[in-house]
Amino acid sequence: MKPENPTSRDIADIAGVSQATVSRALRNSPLVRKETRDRIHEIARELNYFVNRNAAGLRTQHSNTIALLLFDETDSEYPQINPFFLSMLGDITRAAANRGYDVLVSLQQLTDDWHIEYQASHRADGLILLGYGDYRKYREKLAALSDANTRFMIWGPIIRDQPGHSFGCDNENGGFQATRHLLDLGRRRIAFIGNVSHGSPELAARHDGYVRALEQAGSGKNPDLHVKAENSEQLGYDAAETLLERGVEFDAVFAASDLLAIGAMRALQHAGRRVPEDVSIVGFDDISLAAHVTPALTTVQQNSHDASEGLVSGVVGLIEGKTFESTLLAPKLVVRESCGSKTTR
Amino acid sequence: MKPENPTSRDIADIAGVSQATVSRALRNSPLVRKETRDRIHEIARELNYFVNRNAAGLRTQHSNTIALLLFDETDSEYPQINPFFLSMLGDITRAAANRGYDVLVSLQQLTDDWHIEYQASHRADGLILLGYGDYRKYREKLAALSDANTRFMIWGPIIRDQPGHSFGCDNENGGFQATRHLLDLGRRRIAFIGNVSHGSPELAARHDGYVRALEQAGSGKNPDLHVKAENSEQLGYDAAETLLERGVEFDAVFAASDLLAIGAMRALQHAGRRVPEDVSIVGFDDISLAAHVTPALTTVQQNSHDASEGLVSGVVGLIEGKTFESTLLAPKLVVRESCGSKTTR
DNA sequence: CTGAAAGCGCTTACAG
DNA sequence: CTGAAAGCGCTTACAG
Repeated sequence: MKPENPTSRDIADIAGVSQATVSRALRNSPLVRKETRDRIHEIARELNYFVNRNAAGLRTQHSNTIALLLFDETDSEYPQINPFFLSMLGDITRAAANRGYDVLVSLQQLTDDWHIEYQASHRADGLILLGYGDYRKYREKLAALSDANTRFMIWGPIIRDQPGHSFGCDNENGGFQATRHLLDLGRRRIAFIGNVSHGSPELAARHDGYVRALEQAGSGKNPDLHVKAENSEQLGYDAAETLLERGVEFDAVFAASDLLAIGAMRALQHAGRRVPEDVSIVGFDDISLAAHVTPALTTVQQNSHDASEGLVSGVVGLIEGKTFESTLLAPKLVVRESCGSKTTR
Repeated sequence: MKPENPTSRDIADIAGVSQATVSRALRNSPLVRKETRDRIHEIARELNYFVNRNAAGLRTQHSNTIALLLFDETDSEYPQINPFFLSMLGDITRAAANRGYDVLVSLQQLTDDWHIEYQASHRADGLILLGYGDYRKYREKLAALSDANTRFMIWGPIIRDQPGHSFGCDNENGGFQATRHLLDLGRRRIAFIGNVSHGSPELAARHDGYVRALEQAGSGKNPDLHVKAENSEQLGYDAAETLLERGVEFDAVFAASDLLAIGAMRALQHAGRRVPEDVSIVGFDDISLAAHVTPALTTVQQNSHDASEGLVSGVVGLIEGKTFESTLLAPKLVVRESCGSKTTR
């Protein structure tokens, strides 16, 4: 009686209509009489029938799926994914679900061949790229994606000549806000930890904001107060040690990411510097850890919900043939304890 | 010349063979002569051809995809996913990729209709359920999954009569190790924070281990030292306050999860109790936060890599028609600073 | 409003 | 080793 894996034909037989009518009814086509439609839905429910996505996808050439490519630079055997991206996963999945899309997750090594075949193989209608770093190294691969007519959104800064569409937050403004905050608290010798190479445009933009705030305050940038570092807690720790070893005076640190900031904070504390009394620290990202370190980290928040909405509506738009108009998300300074107040010292 | 969306027929035409031969060659069938195979692979690469997964899936009735259902009890608009599950996502994705499976992520509200249609719609060959809580409430839904012949693995304890297959860690042993550690440090009045209802069997098992360790040490459980709490940092905070309000003496806390432990630690610190000098604290899970709170939290680690391997090999086995023999993962005590040492006080 | 028919792009039993 | 053919389960233009 009840077929194990019912098809639309089974329903048609039971309902006494053609298979085509079943297909129309299940898609709520107004072409089908309401009573017929209702009866067919009823039977489908009883049989526990669900449209075979492979068949529908084959016919329509749509998978209603977005592939989320999470890039991961680490070489370790069991690498940790950047916590900010992980927190975006939930929001992206929800944003996609709201638009009728499933999310396929794929971890990619930057060095590997990317799975650009997600779209070519009709597993996904579009891609979202999270956490790919230095754009210069990957320009070619992005160009290949673009050439293959792949619909994709990159989470990151808008870069002239970069293939594809980017969506990101106003890093320059975030860097400005962070530095401005330190200046407002009376800090004058503000160190910067983070890379500013051409290939890390997000961090470079944060640095630009830092410089603008300094200049606005009438002081220029002091190169001795800049330590370069890739993004990890350990490297933040190392960077702060470098700073201490230089023997240069500083009363604040703006780290280009929370991981760097947290690492730097630990190094300073181990060296006997009090945070925030001796040194104020600001990070960037507002990862969940930020609120939990001691002292709680003041940082610049990128709203992962808005970011996810932007990325998903971006790809879905591209899939539907719309053009994407890039905008910048406004970052928000979250004041906690790591900077102290004017009267702290 | 180069077709936009090449099919196996395009390749066949170029290679001068039948479409069937192309299909065989691309699947590396030994039936095809090596030279023919190589030539076909070459042409496929040139055309940027990838097998249409919808077509292949329709034909073979396999999607080579696993759906990961992440349950989320919170009611808030933008709920945070349990960090332990988030950290498993990466491992699960890798484990699946190693076996040729993609991972489809779906967030589920426990109260909603679950997307049991993932398999019925041939979007996934099997499911992994993470973070579904009280099994009594969801027994019916699990039974429906089972009745629909869905292949699925639940991350959680093995429960008599529960439909489906479970894989989890030895929570009783973990609870024992945690309590034993506190006893070894000379703590005698050890509080327990967490639910022990029949519906939270994991936490109940941790509690069982706690009781066993106490009994082995010759003391029984003191009900005044038990505070019930669902799993969240705030509720851990509240639970510790409850404990303080009771005015009962205690020198240690075993919290059934890290979130509870971290919340409790904050409450105790705010109340002026020193951790670990006045009160030792152990948690459970080893979420990434645990190492970063002050003092760093001693906790029981569930190896997310092994957990993910077990879950993925479990579903893949079920998909391939194997039976699943459940085992328990051995938890591991990770000693940090929150318990102090024998000489701490 | 409904049905008969074509066809999406594969895989694989069958025949040679 | 290779090909011709069937068929997986849908969607949709066409005809009525």
